Amino acid sequence: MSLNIEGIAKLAGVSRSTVSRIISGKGYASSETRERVLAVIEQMQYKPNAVARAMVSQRTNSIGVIVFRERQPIVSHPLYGKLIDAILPAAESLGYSVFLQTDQEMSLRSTDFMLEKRVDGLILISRLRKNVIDYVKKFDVPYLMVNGSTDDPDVIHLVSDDESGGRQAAAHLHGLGHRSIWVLAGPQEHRSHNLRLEGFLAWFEERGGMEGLTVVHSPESNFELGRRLMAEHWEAFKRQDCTAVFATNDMLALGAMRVLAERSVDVPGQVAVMGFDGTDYAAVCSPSLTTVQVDTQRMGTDAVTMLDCLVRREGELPRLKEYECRLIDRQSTRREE
Amino acid sequence: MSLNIEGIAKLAGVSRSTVSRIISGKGYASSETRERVLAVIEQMQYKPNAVARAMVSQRTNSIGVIVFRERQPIVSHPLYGKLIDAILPAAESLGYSVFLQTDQEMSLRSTDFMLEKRVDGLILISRLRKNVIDYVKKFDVPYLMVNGSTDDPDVIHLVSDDESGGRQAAAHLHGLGHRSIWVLAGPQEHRSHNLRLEGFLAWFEERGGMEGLTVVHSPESNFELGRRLMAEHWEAFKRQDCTAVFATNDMLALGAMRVLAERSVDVPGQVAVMGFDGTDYAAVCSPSLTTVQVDTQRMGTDAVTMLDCLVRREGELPRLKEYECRLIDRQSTRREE
DNA sequence: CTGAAAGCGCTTACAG
DNA sequence: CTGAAAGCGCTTACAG
Repeated sequence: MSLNIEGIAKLAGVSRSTVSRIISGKGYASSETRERVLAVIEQMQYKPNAVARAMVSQRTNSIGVIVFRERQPIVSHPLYGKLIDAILPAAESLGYSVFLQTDQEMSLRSTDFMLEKRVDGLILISRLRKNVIDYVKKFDVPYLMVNGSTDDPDVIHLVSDDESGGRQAAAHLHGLGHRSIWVLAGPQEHRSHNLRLEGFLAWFEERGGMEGLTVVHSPESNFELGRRLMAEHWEAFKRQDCTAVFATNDMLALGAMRVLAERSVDVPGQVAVMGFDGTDYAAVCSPSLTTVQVDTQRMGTDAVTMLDCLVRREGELPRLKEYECRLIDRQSTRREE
Repeated sequence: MSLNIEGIAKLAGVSRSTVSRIISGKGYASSETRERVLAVIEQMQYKPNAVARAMVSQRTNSIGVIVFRERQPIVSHPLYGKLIDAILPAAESLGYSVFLQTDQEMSLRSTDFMLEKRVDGLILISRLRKNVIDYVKKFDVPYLMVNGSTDDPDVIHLVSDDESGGRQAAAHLHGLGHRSIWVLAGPQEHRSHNLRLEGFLAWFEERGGMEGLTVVHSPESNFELGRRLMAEHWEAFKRQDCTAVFATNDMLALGAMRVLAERSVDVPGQVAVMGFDGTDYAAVCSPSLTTVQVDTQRMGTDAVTMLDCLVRREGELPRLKEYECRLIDRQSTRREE
């Protein structure tokens, strides 16, 4: 790594400027010198120093991705992992490297890190405190939010259309003939859990309401809570002859399914179960879980291309971008023949 | 972000050198000027430019993590996601930012990217081609490998003790009384799948062998293959009265469980199932899956601390570090009362 | 205790 | 078509 542009220039018998021009491809160079220089670069395996380049161009060609989440899993979270899997190749194809950071304390420190690194832009994932946004806004770094929630009209954010997803779930279960449904609702401070529930309930409201809807609120949205609440409400569940469970995310649904399995309740024979998110978990459990899939792929790639527009100061961007959800019909809600 | 050290110096009425010394904390400064300078920095929200600092210190304080894998999921892969979740906070606590990159083509391009960024070190995850290693070795960047395989004695690599894990699995199933076991073995070119199988078989060999062992090889280690192979071999499986399935990873096991569920085979009542990896999938499916857990937490944090030693040229590091696996006994192998 | 100067490895006008 | 010079924002000896 000891070799720098000066070294290449000397070996090729030209000046640094010439080497620089040839590498960047802009500016003239006779094909003869170009070939000579390129040969030296190739042979010496010269790697231009991106740090020095960033210094002068005032562009690092790297972006920062911060996932705000209090608890593990973060990167291995079923939804955020997929988002990152979409972001990475999209960033690479536009020439950006990505700094990834998780922030469990939801603090400003992670942002500071990124700011010092002079990232060209920032993708903020998940729910983050208002003060983080206010802080980021003070600096002139481009940023956008994915899967978070904010009432700040300045913030560009990408979210899934959770309300419509909730409606789809309602229509699906109702269409299957379920008239007594147990709803397991994740934390309502979260935009997505809130809208999923709202959409689900609204669908019934708009059709004159339905008697048999029981909503149980969960303070967290993980497997353990789904399991605990299903177990605690088991007697009431039976008493009300519920024939279906709708949970506002897959992990809660999986927790509920565990209890059903342990009680030898046949899914979907006796009770149908639906989740939300479209994680891989829903696809590989047995019976496979019917769910409403969030379009993480498009959200991830769009986040990158939109950020790139911001960085390059090109074009006008919408403040809010909503992504349609898609219901995936699987075994857990299948009707018997 | 327009303010630089010069600006701070002017506002505080001192020289750049003084500001620099105060920020870095080394070098003298009267407490009076120190306070004044710090106040200006605070008020102006000055963020030192890490790029410029890297330029002169020849240290970027960032490391590169590359995950080599042909197919999605990569970051959302159950095992690699956990590894990254361990790496990120460990890196941060040592003052490193991390560039994350996935490389589906298993090419040299991802390495070049990192090299140009002048990362202080490289963590290479999963199985990578020999030419990548040979390439990295040419440069003087510190690196190490996690969960890969190599016969190159120079390469520091961190792996789980898969062979012992395979033995643990064998002992567990045998101890439960299973005498006819169907083994679903992932790609044998992968070190881990190979050793898991070897360990499993060796345990029986050393005890005089066992008749009822059927090994079926799978060219890939995902859910779909587990499912397909279990379905294809279903008749033979029944004919041999197999009472247990051991798969060399959780996804294969999950695929097999799907087939069993669809055939209304009770797990563990009629057939016990075991996986390997200790992914979250194994914990949340129903019945929960008995598995052998890889210590991703320690592998991830060790990878970072060891790389840091390499970067700082401190201490001698072992070439190979093996991490003990731990069997997690769950519902899928539970004996009936 | 503090400041002037050199230098890290590039790129970018500007001359020639 | 090519090179000399200035400058990006810092740190680090070296004087004073």
